[in-house]
Amino acid sequence: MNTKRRGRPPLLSRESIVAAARQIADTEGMEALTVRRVAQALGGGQASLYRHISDRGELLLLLAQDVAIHLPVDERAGESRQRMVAYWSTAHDYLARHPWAARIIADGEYVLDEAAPFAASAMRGLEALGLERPEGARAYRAMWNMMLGYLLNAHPVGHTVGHGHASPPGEEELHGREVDRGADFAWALERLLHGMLR
Amino acid sequence: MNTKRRGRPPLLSRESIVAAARQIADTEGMEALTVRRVAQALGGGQASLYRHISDRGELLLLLAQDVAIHLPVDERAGESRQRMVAYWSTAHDYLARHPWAARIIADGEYVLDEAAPFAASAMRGLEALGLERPEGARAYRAMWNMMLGYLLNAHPVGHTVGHGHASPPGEEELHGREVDRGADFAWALERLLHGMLR
DNA sequence: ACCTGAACACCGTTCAAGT
DNA sequence: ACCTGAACACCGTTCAAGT
Repeated sequence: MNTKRRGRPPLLSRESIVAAARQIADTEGMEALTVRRVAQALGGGQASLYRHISDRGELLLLLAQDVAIHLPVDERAGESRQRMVAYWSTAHDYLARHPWAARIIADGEYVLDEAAPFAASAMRGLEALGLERPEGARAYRAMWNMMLGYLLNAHPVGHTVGHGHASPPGEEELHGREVDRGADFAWALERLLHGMLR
Repeated sequence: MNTKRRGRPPLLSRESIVAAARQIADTEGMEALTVRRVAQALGGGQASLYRHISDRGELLLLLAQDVAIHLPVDERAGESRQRMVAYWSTAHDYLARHPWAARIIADGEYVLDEAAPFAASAMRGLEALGLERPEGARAYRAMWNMMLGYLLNAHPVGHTVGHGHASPPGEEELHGREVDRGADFAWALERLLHGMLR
């Protein structure tokens, strides 16, 4: 029933749309990700997209799902704290390579079932590391939110401390322009994990 | 030289624009925060705003600065870990009351000098708690990013664990729809702080 | 000198008309 | 039956014309 006879594959499909959108977001940035731009990339009319998606919001959801599916899975993340940190670092680095992903996830109101394998691995790992039952989900959320924060602050965010104060204490750069984001995240995550497992 | 004689105060000013924008964002949400809407709220023409701000981006920056200025300051945040957690919780709760704030901060590429007093207090507190020199900024960043993550996940984000797996381990809700966000953040922050001070 | 209506170049989305 | 050009209702921004 899925096979329409004689139907040449249509120019547009959900898959081709997502692929094109992903490509545009990666190379031209999220602000270039317009319905018209996607249609143009596929050689179709701007109105044609609406045969396959209901609106732009759904396009963003599909993109988020596509990213979530590709999150890593490590069944042995619970073997050591170090391995748990590495697990999340992999996820962080993957998402950092697609800066639009965290933005969509944070802005959207999605429940990403596609991230379930990643989450399940993390949860089982945390359990193996000694995080008993009810705390597990809380710990997972803490790690997830912290990762999200680091990803969204990939913009230079942060603030510099003013130098108008008595002691010259806050002269350091509080924003992470120069530091290696990934290492910074791993450092913080290791501390968080340690604090949760105490 | 600042006083133009006979100049009745102009209808629009940077202050009135920011105030109106803040009001709109709070009551109608960020998507309603258009240049036209702000002008309308102030009873001016849509083009008139551009006499006071250079573009919409600057309006968002002014909004972010306005929020940053109102971040709490507690010179005694370093008296105890508990007080440090309370300090950040206050900041979190304040920002949570203006959901657009975290969004602007995350999206923008600002360096918010207005947050310097907040940051300086936190840094001095961390130092008092025993976080020696170079680690301080890193720790501050970790806390800030974690806070940002929790704020941006105020949307129902998160993901539910699928129930298709062997043991029924991940049945908990991994998204924080029901839980008290503030308490959740405080819990995580306390762990993070503990891990950093070990 | 200051303000702003109208216009411009974009959006997302719809729908009637094309094939 | 499927596709889509043209139109519609919005944006942010500019600029010439108004006072």
